[in-house]
Amino acid sequence: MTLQPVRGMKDILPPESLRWSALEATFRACAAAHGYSEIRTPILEKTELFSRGVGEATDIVEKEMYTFTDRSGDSLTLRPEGTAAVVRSVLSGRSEIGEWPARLYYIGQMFRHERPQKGRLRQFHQLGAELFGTDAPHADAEVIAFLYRFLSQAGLTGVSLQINTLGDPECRPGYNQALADFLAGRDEMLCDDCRRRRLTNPLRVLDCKSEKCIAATADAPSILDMLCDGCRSHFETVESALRGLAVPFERNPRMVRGLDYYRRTTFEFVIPGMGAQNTVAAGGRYDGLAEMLGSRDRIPAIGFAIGVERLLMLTETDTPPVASSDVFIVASSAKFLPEAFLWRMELAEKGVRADIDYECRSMKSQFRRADRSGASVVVVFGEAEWERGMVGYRDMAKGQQEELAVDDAKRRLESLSTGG
RNA sequence: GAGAGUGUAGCUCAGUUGGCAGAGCACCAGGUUGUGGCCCUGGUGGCCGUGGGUUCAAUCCCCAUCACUCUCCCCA
Repeated sequence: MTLQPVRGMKDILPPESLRWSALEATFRACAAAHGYSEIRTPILEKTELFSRGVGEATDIVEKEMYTFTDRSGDSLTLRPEGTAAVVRSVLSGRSEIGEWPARLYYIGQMFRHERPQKGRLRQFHQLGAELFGTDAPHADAEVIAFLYRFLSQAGLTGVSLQINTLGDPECRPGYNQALADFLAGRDEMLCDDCRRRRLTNPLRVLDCKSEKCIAATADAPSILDMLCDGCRSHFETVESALRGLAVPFERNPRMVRGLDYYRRTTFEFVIPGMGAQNTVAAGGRYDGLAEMLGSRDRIPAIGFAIGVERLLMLTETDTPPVASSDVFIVASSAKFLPEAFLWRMELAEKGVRADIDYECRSMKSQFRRADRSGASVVVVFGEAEWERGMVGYRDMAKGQQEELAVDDAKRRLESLSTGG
């Protein structure tokens, strides 16, 4: 019985890992182009950061966190999301960050103890970005457009961008009450889950996928009709800025967030017909979070997170096999192994991938390996040639082989470097 | 937290109404005395997920357990 990885956690091996690093490189480039710098925060944080930041009553905090007591007796938690930690870091490293606004991005793994299924693991990865220090609606549009552009660059098609506003402390309570009152009159039309949600978190009922609930809430009051002036004009400006950038979107007044810290603008990129895990990226504004985490100043902010596993799942394509080497050095007998080894290592320094068979199998086998490795050239060390100071130099595509002096062969091989 | 399905070779999967464990691909070797792809021949490789039970006999039946996949819930 071999040791298995922990449930819900996956190894990422080549060639799959190549897709990961390519995606990350695209994200880094796109982030840099928009003026974002990388931030790396610890994977482990004090539990309190998440219970206060994410929300005591959320499912994440209530039942999904990897929490344990360390040897000093502190309660620590593997981060279940990125934003709270980035805010904490920005607050404690304020002097390093300089003037507002601050633009930061991160790449990393998150942990939630859920039942694993398609597009949902216990260790999963997010690409995220946060823009701190401005509550201007154009900041919202910037962040959304950045995300939209990145997803396009990543090759994602068929996504729909949905946006909504959740109001703020001035207008949300009134809406909450109005919705609760409305739902109280429809109780018997709701599914079992929503009867419970109606009391604990009425907004969630709007997000229910059950047909009953969708019908029951068809004429529910809309947050859009109850916004305060500040939130209304903010939302309208975000929309017009997005139109100006030609970012297609649709309003979804039923969209809700699972984390407590969101205010005003929220957005989500969803794939129609993807089942329950159809959100590939999501985000929103969280102007109150810094204060919830103990900041004396209000630090308005907006950000997003992308589910890497989901994004890679959606952009899956048949990847042609990639050549693992440029040259294969065939040694006709084991006595050439030291020399072949030297060549391999010298060529590596010059940026040429040269493979050899350390086991010195039969010529036939070595050529088979050369073929499979995708090498365009095979160099053959053979008894007869070597005595004349020559090696065989075979063009694998043409199937033609010539004899070259050792120095000439080396020169030819060095020119195979990807740079030249 | 609730439900369903699947665990047999490195991979994809057959199979036995309970009686020596199978194929294709992959791998190794040979056909070709020093040369790849195609073809042919042969070979290596399995505690039939794990533990218990029933039985003369269990990969197969029963129970438990673990893992994976999927759904609900929730979320990226």
